Amino acid sequence: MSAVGSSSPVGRPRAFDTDTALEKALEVFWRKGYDGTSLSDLTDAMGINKPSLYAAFGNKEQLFLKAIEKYESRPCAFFLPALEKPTAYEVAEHMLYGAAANMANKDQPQGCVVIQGALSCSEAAAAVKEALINRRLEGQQKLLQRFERAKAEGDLPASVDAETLAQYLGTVLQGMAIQANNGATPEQLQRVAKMSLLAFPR
Amino acid sequence: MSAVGSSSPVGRPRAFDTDTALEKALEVFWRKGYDGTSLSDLTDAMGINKPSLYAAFGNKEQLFLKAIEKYESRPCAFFLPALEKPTAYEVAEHMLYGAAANMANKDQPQGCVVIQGALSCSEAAAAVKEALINRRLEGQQKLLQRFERAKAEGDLPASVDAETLAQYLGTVLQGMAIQANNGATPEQLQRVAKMSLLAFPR
DNA sequence: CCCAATATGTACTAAGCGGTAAGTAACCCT
DNA sequence: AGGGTTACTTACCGCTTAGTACATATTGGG
Repeated sequence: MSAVGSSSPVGRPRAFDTDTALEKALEVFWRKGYDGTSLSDLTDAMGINKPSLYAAFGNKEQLFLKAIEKYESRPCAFFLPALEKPTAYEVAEHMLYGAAANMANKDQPQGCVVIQGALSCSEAAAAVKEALINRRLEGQQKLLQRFERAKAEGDLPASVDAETLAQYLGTVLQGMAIQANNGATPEQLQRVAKMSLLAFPR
Repeated sequence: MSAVGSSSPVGRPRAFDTDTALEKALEVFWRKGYDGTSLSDLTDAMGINKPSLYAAFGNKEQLFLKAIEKYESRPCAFFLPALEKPTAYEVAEHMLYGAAANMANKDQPQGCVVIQGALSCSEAAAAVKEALINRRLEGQQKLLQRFERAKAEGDLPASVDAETLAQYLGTVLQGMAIQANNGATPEQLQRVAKMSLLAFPR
């Protein structure tokens, strides 16, 4: 039986940190999209050669999918905590203001890689596009479940259409990603967030 | 002096109609984005050879820009008429319902080519991306001017922040394009449209 | 009926694409 | 110190990319 865990790796040790390399890859995919990113773009940014990339991450597509996971655990980390707020209104509030701060954050590419990574793309990227659509639908599904819970708890009136509520919120959040791409500032997006909350039942 | 107009063209006549070829090109760019579309994709769809494409449209980038103009004059033609509605609320209403019907129309690619044509892209597409951002900002600028006019006419209260109003509406419209890409139906988008109007001052 | 002008089809270019084979370097264990 | 294992470097693969040279075909006008 071989030992589990990361202790005592046999063979020549890797000369780069896979995690920081993945972050570099994420940033490139985020800025250029899947089709717009070449392997040279990636290896340049990651500071490694192609065989190292393939050995560590599989291929371009798998690298992209791993980069997306990293994105959701780090730069887009406002989403899941917002779901835990006590009321549906506060959930929406934190989601919208979190997105406003995050998507227009000048320290990283503007917008959201889950939206702009492969919105329209070549046939070679079809699987990636599919994966991103699923991520977006899952996010909206989580909103829907949260709002249905709010109805069950009496936090939202029973007359509320939770599905439309979740879809409206998803629409505004996704629209904010485009706005960030257009060059909108965090302050502008905050005002949009505030205004979109006016449509929200309380 | 040479005669102007399209009469009496000297030389071999063009064997294809540039307008319908442009529509075919638009559809490909719309579905695949600028980076994701190859010249072979274009010539296949347009039914012409590469030299004909270059002779008639310049190059890939100029072809894209011409396709965008066609898009704005035809598939996205709900925008300008909506601006002419008598009240700010009706402007927003027609804009939102027009977008709902248009972006999820099953007879054409889902979404909006001005948004998804080059959201994230390679350096080769930087000029195209810039052009699309400008189109989006121009659209929002038109909304802003319309809402400022509404304030001047007393249709909207003077306390209203027209800029945020225009940006909110732009955000929802752009978000609806992503929703359409996610597979949302026209009916779903209509419900989102209705809900987003709740935030609108009347 | 030939000429000027334009369009077309074929065949081509140089460069870049995603991905890999093969040899060498660096590590752990015995 | 040697063997097993893994990573790194260099050089390459076949293919596609955007764009073009050139010869041929088709028109109107003199």
